[in-house]
Amino acid sequence: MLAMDPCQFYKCLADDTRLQSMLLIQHAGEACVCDLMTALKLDQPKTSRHLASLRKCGLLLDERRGKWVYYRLHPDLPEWARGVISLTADHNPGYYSDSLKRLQDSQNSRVCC
Amino acid sequence: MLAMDPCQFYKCLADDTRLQSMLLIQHAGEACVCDLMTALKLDQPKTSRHLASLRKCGLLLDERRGKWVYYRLHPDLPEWARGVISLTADHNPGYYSDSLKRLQDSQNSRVCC
DNA sequence: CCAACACATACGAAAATTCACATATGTTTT
DNA sequence: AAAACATATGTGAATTTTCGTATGTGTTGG
Repeated sequence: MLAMDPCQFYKCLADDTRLQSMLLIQHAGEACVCDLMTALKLDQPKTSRHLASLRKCGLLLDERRGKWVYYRLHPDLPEWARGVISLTADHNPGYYSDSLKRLQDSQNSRVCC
Repeated sequence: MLAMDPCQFYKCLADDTRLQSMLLIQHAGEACVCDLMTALKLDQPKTSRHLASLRKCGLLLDERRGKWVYYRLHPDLPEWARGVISLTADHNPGYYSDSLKRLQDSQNSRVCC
């Protein structure tokens, strides 16, 4: 992504589901929809829809592996945008610590993937 | 501001008027409503309302000096939030360069203040 | 091929945000 | 005190975003 409109970028982060998804994925490296669903305690369509909107804006990249779809930060995400996400994560641990714990539990308890 | 909810913070930035206002004020140190109006080419109520919402969320502080009201970054704005604003400004000069030029013209041509 | 699973999307309703316009408040000047 | 100026806010309409529900698509295992 060579260009990332700042306002568009912040619209993406201006929602709890999307912001937490970004922070979780940034921390974990990658995550599949079902793990995020569990971590965020949301239903499947809602989780998927928000991830799709992050993908369409260029913040996330998806990759299908078998039945699962994994999301990670888009490799072409500008450095400043990555910096914003890191700053947010580093200075607001409490904002996503609970969901991070559930994400890790979910990822560890999985046999497959 | 001891606490600043990250999602709330990004909602504040998720609008062109508010985001540009924040970047202009960060760059200029402070600005009055009429200069921002000119810089952003917006009408008075719209400018004022967005500034008010930034003030109510704790991003800006207002100070009346005579007829004018000056806005600046809230001194208690958390460091990480300041960092986010700086990152955005530094890496997206084109996003607000035009309005910055108009702001500076407006501030310079003013006799008073 | 069929059933089960993981994920995506279409669609209309509901909720939240933004806007334009009118008007109110506070300050200075005369 | 009245007029002029700068800013704020009330109000309802318009726009955008979000949501719940149902259904569609792609993959795996039997």
